Amino acid sequence: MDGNGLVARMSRLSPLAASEAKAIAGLEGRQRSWRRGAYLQRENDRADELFILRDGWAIAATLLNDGSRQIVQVHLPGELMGSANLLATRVPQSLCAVTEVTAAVIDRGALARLMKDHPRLAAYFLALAELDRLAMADRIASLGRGSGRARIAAFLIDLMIRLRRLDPVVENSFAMRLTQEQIGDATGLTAVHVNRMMRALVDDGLVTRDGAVVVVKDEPQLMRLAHFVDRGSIDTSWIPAPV
Amino acid sequence: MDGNGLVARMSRLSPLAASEAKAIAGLEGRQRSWRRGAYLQRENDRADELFILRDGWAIAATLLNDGSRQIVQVHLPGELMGSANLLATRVPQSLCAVTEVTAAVIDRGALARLMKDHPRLAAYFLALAELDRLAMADRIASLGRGSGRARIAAFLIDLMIRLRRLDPVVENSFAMRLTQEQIGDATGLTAVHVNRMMRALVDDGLVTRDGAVVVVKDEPQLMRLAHFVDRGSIDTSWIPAPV
DNA sequence: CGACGCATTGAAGAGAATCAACCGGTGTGG
DNA sequence: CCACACCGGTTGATTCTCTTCAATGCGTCG
Repeated sequence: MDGNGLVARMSRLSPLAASEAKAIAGLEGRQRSWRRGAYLQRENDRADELFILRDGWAIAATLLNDGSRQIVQVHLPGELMGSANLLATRVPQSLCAVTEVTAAVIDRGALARLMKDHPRLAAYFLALAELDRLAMADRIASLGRGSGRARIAAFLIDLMIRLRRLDPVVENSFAMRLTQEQIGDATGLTAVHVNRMMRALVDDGLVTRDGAVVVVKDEPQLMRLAHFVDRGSIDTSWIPAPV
Repeated sequence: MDGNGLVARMSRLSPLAASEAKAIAGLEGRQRSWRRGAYLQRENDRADELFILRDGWAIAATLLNDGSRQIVQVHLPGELMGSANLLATRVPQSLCAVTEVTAAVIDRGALARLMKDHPRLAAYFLALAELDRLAMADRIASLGRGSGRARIAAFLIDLMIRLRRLDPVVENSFAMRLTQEQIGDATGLTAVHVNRMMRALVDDGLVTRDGAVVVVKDEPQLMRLAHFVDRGSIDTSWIPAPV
């Protein structure tokens, strides 16, 4: 019931019936912690668990057969992780703790029962999935057409906006919890080049850095460089009302 | 009821009740055709329609603010297009006919009514969305970490496998309906480089070409180059059974 | 026929990867 | 308590991939 559980997240999309909220909250019971660098799940594991990130940052990543790694997404607290495990029988992407992490573990079967008991809730999961697809499409555009600088800019902007949504205290700065190597794996660049592009952003006066803290000095300009588009408001009126 | 409507696609995921099948089929009534190059919808249009591609190829693409274009996905017959329009109020990606195209037009409101009347169906749309997310994650990996050759290889393999699923007559060859410019917009390369990478694949004996027809000569090798991973079987047992 | 769209090829230039070295902080074991 | 290892960030030099610019050819269609 704190602000970043699944119940809260879903309520924000559309009101939940009390029974539904209770059923969802029931899912989130089992909780575990992982230390920095630990894997919540590995590629090709049996896909029998999903997670809700409670605290810390985590990444979803695939290893390519040449040894390189691509980070598919960076998860922040409150997010559902491993939702592909609903459909897949084998885990498609590893989940790895970037910081110390706490997450609720959801049994795949329990989630299936939830949807059997409350079919309407599938619409909520659909909404979450569609939201994520929107974000993924933007990431595809950034990777496909952005220069190194643009990719880093997009990456920083994305993180900042999401952190801001999570906690309005975040104004124009945040603590970067990823190493430059990880940023490279997320943006399709090498760690060395990430370093240079970061520096370039600093030299251009778009951001400053103090240790791990990134301060965005010129947000509009950074957004322009990142080809950022505000996806605007979303509409969830199509989610059926509770009976 | 032909093999590539939404009813057929969803039945394949999990059996539909007769009433549900009928309701879905009702959605697909209105049908339209577009000629090659025409837009089914443009970015920033009001997001009030979705489409089911009946015939032809279509692409979903975003324009970046520097004028470049990124093709986010290539749609083949039978696929649901513009599903982001459920959630978004403005169209995030243009849909453009690559060939002459026929598609069923689904009113957003009608889809909302469908889910109100048959809440269980949201689970089907969720399954489709998750399937698509799996594919998008692989595309992100290809764009982020693949060389030019690897991206082209992945692009070709992906298309061939999807066409094969659509029509088992497809063995190891298919007609490429996209221009090299479009392939470039999909893979994040320039048209010129697409041309060279295609030639490189031919020179290596992995594929041959005859006009628009691409023949895959060494599928295992091409898959290896593409970092292809078979996502294996999918499990839809979590979709609630019909009442 | 001539314009146009698309594929192709060459040459030059920019952007990113690679290789290699160094630095500061942190943690650890002797 | 210090020496050392290790991790992550930084910088330079070089190499290579991909882009850019430009020109040519080929088929189609008005």
